Amino acid sequence: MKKALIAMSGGVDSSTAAFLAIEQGYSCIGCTMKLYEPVRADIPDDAGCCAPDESADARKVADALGIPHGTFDLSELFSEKVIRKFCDSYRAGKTPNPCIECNRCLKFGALLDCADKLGCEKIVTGHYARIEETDSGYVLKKAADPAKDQSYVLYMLTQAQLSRVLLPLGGLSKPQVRAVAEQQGFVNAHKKESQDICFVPDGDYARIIRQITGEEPVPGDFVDTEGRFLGHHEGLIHYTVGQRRGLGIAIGKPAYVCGLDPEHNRVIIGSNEDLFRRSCTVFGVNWISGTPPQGSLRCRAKIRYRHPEQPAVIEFTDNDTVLLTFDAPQRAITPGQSAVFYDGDIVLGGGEITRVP
RNA sequence: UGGGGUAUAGCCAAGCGGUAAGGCACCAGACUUUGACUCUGGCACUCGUAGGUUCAAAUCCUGCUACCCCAA
Repeated sequence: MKKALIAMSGGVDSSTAAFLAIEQGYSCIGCTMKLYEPVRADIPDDAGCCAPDESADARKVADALGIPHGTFDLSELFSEKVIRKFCDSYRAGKTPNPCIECNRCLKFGALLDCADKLGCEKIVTGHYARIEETDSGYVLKKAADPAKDQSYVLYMLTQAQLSRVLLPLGGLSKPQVRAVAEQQGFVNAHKKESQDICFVPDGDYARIIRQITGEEPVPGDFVDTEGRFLGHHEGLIHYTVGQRRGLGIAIGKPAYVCGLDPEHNRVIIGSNEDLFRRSCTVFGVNWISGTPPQGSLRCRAKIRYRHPEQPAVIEFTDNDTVLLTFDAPQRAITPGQSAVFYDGDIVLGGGEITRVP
């Protein structure tokens, strides 16, 4: 019997994925990754992709399913690959998406090594996306339920990884998943969705950066698009492109962060209209197929997790750098975030936005 | 110590005798495997201050205070 290692966060999705993997005939082992030390033990409840105190729920579900469950302490790797990068990115005036690095290095990196050690051919996660095997290799596709599609956060997967990943939820909707969980009597069947960044339980990511780096953010100036002084900011790490709340400046109309200028430690403020750009460069591009397409390429692209994909053109400037140009200007294209390219339901690939001209 | 003007929430600002619009900011929820955006809700028992007129004043009158402008 084929063996599968199931990444169980303690949430309803991965629990249901475990059940479905068993149904598919896999001999399953449940595991929960320990990724970081909880900041406080009493931080509430809600489900997440990887909160440490969730492992109790994961174990309960594993028990209910009659499969073994263990914990892997990957906190050192997580600290190095995810948290550290997260801090560095913010300090460079960018806005990172830590979930991407976590998927790259932990869930579909270190966890695969764990699977090897346990003799597991596959790993199973609760992501909403589909992987299909074709003559020309593995294809990553959107989930059947467009409302829950998480293919965006999987764009970095390689053929080697795809060949070993099982995503049992790809064809289901969230209500269907909850229904299964309820049928199975899982303790987490009605758990609340989601959370903030997993290692920032209270939402104050700037505090975490201060703690980890031991550096205090350096205050600087808010300026308008003409360079005129508008006020004082509390340090670049507190701001991101497109941000409105928390600026504390009143200019008679809504004020948005239009850009960060690390060189002068300035935050540029403008109106909503000032946020629209048509193109950006995307670095470190991964092509799901394993081979970069030739010439320029028409596709649809997303510039953040929750961005409705938009028609665009990709032009190659380098091996792993492309210029992405949208047909219509997009709001708040943000360095540090990931751009992901689609052809219909198929994920072509993606990379990190590095520059917005 | 000549004259004129303005004083309404953190900022801007409506109101011009009938019992405090709106915008920005801020706060709380919702949404969400990232940061954001967005949406919904909240936000001056009080109008620089002290008196007066009136059934009733932020709105009229008087004193005071602060700031601004012009002229010396």
